[in-house]
Amino acid sequence: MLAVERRLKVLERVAEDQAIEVSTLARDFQVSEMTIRRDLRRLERDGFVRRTYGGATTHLVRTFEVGALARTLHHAKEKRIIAKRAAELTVGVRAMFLGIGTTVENFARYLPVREDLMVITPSLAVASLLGTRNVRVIIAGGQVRQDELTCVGASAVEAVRRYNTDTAVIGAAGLSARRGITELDDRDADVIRGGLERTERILVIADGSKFGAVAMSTVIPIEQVSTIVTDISADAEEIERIEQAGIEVVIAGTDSSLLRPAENGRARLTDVRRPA
Amino acid sequence: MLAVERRLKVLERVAEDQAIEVSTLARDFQVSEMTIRRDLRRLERDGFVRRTYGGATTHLVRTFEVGALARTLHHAKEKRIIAKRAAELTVGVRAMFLGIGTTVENFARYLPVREDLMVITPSLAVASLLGTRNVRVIIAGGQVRQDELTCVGASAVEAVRRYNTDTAVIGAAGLSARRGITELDDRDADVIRGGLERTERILVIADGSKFGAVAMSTVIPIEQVSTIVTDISADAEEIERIEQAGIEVVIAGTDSSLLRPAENGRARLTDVRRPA
DNA sequence: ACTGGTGTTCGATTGTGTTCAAACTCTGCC
DNA sequence: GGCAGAGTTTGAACACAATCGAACACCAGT
Repeated sequence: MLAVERRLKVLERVAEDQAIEVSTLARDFQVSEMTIRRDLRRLERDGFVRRTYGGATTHLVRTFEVGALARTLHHAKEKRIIAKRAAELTVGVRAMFLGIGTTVENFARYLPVREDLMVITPSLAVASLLGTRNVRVIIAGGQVRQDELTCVGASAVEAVRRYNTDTAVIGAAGLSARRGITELDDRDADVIRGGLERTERILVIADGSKFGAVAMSTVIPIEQVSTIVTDISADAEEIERIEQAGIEVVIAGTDSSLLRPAENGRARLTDVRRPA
Repeated sequence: MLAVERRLKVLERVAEDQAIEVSTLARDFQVSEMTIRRDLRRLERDGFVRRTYGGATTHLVRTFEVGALARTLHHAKEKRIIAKRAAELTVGVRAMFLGIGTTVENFARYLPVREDLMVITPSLAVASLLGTRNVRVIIAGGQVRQDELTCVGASAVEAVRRYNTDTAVIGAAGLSARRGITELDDRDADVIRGGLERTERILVIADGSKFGAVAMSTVIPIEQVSTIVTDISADAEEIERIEQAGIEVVIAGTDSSLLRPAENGRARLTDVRRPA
């Protein structure tokens, strides 16, 4: 069995049983306990399970199909690098608007939890991820778009426009100097645009493949963007053009000296935290 | 059993019995009394229980939700039966309000998908479940409550009150003839009450353990309920009292034709004791 | 040669059971 | 009421067991 495959099945087991022992998993999968520990460590790092002494538990998978998670694990490394770099750029931010898409979901996953942080988002996935942690989350509300599970429609736009935020962190289907930030669905674009209305700083996170791409619905022109975080694979010429427009472009993973070692807030055995 | 798991179950026991002895717990969990003491000490430190000489007490009112761990798996079968039976009672409904909790989530899971169905809910889990299928979902919006991932607060209440629905399907932490439908969190109760404001029919789904239980926040008095769907384990006397208030009680898993016409059909049910 | 995954060893950490003196509750007695 | 004594419960201390993580060695595929 492939390692990736096993990890997914381990996650399935944890989700199924809610709580499971390392020893049981090791026996069932015919591998050493050390391997299971390593699997669980990864799954915890990616926010899927919570490790405990002797095993692991989970809480969030109830809302998500495990199949959908497989998608997130793909290219996890690159996504994590971008997410962590972006997280560094948002230290101290008190109120944040978070957009939609897997890139933003990853950002949410690696966002260091702070009690004084408030997040407004139209994404059910982002809300679920942060809601289970210690972050104050506000979800837009309104119609739920089928495939992406995002809030759209007039009431969603109204909702996100009500809040003043320090920073907005959004993804993008397309990102070009000429066409700006673009999305695939115009209803999503409307909501995101609404969320950007009352923010001080717009941070775009996107892997290199999005550079130069143009999707149908324009969210904002490139000039309104404050900073873009991407990876090394981004097209250099497009970066050049964007930087000439006065936008800061950060390539994650290049300046590793700035990357702080992950503060592994291992779940305390206290297990149950009282709702704040 | 995981240490974490045991601690949660200990808490469950304390909450259930209101007061319990260390010796009893030690016997039931097959560990030494010292271990139980250590567990209780932690739970006390986190504010869940209060230790007494020889045992522990709690002020929490029958918190079924404290240890959702093993329970979800344990009652999975009953919940599915209830969910399916309730789904039968909602054929043809066009607009539906769905409440919160694992029971309602199960209902959503087994709800036959119809294109002409529209659902409004404050639960992120329910919205996620139905949103990925072919149902038109509207989510309430507003603050996201941490542990249960439900929308609460003024804007959530406002949102759910805007919609007119044919049927509302809700769960309950407690369900009694005297105290009506009760929930553990008053903010949840507010939102659910709002969702029931403009509905034609209120359908309550709850497994037998909820009968006779009273949680802190009242959602609605029992008289406003149209129909209750439960399973065979529900306390017969409580069912009797509820039916006398004119509420229809449907026992899922039994042939309903046996129950309706004759009194003796229910008389037989009286013999069924609720599991300790 | 390099990367990523795996198993093993071993010291460190965490959880558990036992012992025993101190603290506590209860009861009978004044 | 107050008090002594029996019986119970408690917590600290220790010993032991289980689990963990770091480090190293090995292997397979590139």
